[in-house]
Amino acid sequence: MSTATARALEHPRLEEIRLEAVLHALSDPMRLQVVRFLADLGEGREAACSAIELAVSKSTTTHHFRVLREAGVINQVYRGTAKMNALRRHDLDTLFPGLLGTVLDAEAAQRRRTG
Amino acid sequence: MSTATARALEHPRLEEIRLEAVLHALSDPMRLQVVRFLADLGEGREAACSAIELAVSKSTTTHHFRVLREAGVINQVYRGTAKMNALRRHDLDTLFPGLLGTVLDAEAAQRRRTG
DNA sequence: ATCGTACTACGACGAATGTCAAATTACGAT
DNA sequence: ATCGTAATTTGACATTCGTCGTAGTACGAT
Repeated sequence: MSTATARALEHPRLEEIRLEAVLHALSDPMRLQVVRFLADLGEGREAACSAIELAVSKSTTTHHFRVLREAGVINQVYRGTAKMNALRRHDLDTLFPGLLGTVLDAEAAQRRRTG
Repeated sequence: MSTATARALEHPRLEEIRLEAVLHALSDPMRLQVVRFLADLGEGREAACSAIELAVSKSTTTHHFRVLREAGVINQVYRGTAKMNALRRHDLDTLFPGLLGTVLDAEAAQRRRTG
């Protein structure tokens, strides 16, 4: 092949991110768990898909990561054989100030309350 | 019939409200429009279903109101022949501080941006 | 008792969703 | 070239979702 550009991954541009899609992406427990994990990693840090243990099959995990990416919640990039994931925190905060933070706080509150 | 108690309407109690359900309820454009409308009404104020013009049929409208109620986002009560709706703002703020506010702000921001 | 308004209930239907298993691709290391 | 690890793709499946129209119930007013 030509110059080894890693396989392309479609991401919505900043202006293309829709609130409804973000909320929908965050409304699934598995995906919320992924977002929580990435948030706890700290600003700008990334993790491989395999670093996050979800109680579903590999293909389902792949599916959830794609939903998050296509909604604009995470950024995915191939790094060797792994696929690294990071929250698009800055983009989301630009578009919807405070939203991600309050959702994460809400998730934490709920976890505290109901185990 | 006996003492005229208006038909009962099932609402989740405070502790039963789930973040995922709330986010899912808010992730639909029609329902977001309803929430926006109720929020603009002002603290504690209520509106009949018919006061909110949605670009869908009556039965679909009923459906969306039910989703919002069952998620714990709105409170519904029969008043005569009308069914009045109000945001459960206080309950939601107790459970998930700031969430409803940031979602509404996000919705406003998006509307400003994309018409 | 009748009428009109407001909302519901009951299917129905196609589209989307969450899930899985099996086969496949991409890449680094040997 | 071969192997192992990481992740994808495809196709299947049951479920849920958003939508509609039609028929029905509840209630206030006449």
